[in-house]
Amino acid sequence: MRSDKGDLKARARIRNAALELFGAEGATGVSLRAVAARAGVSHALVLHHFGSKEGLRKECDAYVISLVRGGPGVEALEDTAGLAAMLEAAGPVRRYLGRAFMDGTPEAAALYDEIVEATERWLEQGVAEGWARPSQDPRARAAIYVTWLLAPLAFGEHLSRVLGVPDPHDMDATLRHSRAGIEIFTGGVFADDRALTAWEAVRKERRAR
Amino acid sequence: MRSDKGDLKARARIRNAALELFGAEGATGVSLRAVAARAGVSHALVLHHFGSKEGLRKECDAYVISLVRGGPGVEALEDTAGLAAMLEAAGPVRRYLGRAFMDGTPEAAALYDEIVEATERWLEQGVAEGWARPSQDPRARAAIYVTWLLAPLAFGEHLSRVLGVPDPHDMDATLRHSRAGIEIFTGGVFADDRALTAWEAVRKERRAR
DNA sequence: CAGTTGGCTGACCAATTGGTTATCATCCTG
DNA sequence: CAGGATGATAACCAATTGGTCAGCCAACTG
Repeated sequence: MRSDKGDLKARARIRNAALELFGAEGATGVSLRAVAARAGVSHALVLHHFGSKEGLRKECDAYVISLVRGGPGVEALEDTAGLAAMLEAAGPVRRYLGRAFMDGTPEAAALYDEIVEATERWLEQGVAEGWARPSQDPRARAAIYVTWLLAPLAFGEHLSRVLGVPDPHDMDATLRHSRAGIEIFTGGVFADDRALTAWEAVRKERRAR
Repeated sequence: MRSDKGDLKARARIRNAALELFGAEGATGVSLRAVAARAGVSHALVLHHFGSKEGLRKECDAYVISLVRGGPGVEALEDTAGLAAMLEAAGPVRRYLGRAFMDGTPEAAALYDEIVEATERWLEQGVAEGWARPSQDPRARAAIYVTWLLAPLAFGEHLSRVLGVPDPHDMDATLRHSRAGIEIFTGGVFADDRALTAWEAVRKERRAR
């Protein structure tokens, strides 16, 4: 019933409009009428196609997630290639993905878990092969690693402003803060163990209670 | 007797309720009536005190920011509960702060800039004193550092879920991922320069175009 | 050609929203 | 006790929201 190209056009237009608006303002802050207006259709048509606002949101989720998961002929997430591709993908999609993670939809949560899982295996392999350092808590490290890669999605606006780049999703800004991130991932920030020992002290004091 | 917060002035009760709800769902997704209900007052009183929803939001911003800046908050002194109230408020305040950064209010932006600025100077000093590694792009590094520290505010829900801790703002979860973060900040993740050289390759290829 | 189907719409609906106003209940203070 | 301030509310309002419905219209299909 929906394999026709004729209806896919309208559906796609609405979905793209929703993607942009939801990503920019958050789903709760955008009315169906706003989406419809941007897609150049009546708001009733949005309901006609997606049943409800929630239905539209889910379809956006599914679409974006499929983009992240499925590159051209790529199998499931074996490494962070999908994520890396995602970070280079189009602005609206990125923005939407960031929102989805922040708003904590079940689908986004599942994707997050998947990415962390893959990253943990990837880093484990790296440790075995010698190009990654061992960790005292590999799972937590993988989780933090992923979270940090995602961070610019949430705070990209501030990041670009601080770096003096007008567009939060400008490629040059992305490249620049990527470099800084990789620098930290490669050599760290601190030259000694003072932060680590400070953490130990906090934990010890907390345990004492 | 009415409730545990019965002693607090209505104004503070409303502000605290708004803090919790706005932080949890985002300001646009929470109605004034919901705030009023949580504070145990009529929704008209919210308007009476704060003029408008935007006024309430700004007051929340100002309050949270004053807490972050560490200065003696005006209302903080009125809350006789002292430290206990402070710790209890810590969770909601953190959540709210994360939302404020994500939603990009002007006040939050200014605070962000301030923090990055201070961090950059701090790291610069660290480099001079030898406990921080030099960076090729100190400003970008400071921005990324701050952004990464803030990341758990945005993705704390996923982080705690992946670590198997029920409450996203549980102290133990915070402690655990903090440790992983400090580990990275201290020693990095990668044992060689392959990520760095890969980045260089990407930049070069991009420049060629 | 008649008829069915499905994309598409305007008009409508009940519920909810942020905001206003008139009013009431205190509580000081003169 | 009079009489403002101040705190708080119920009733109301216009606008907007997500969702429904009957029906238009173009394209297939018999």
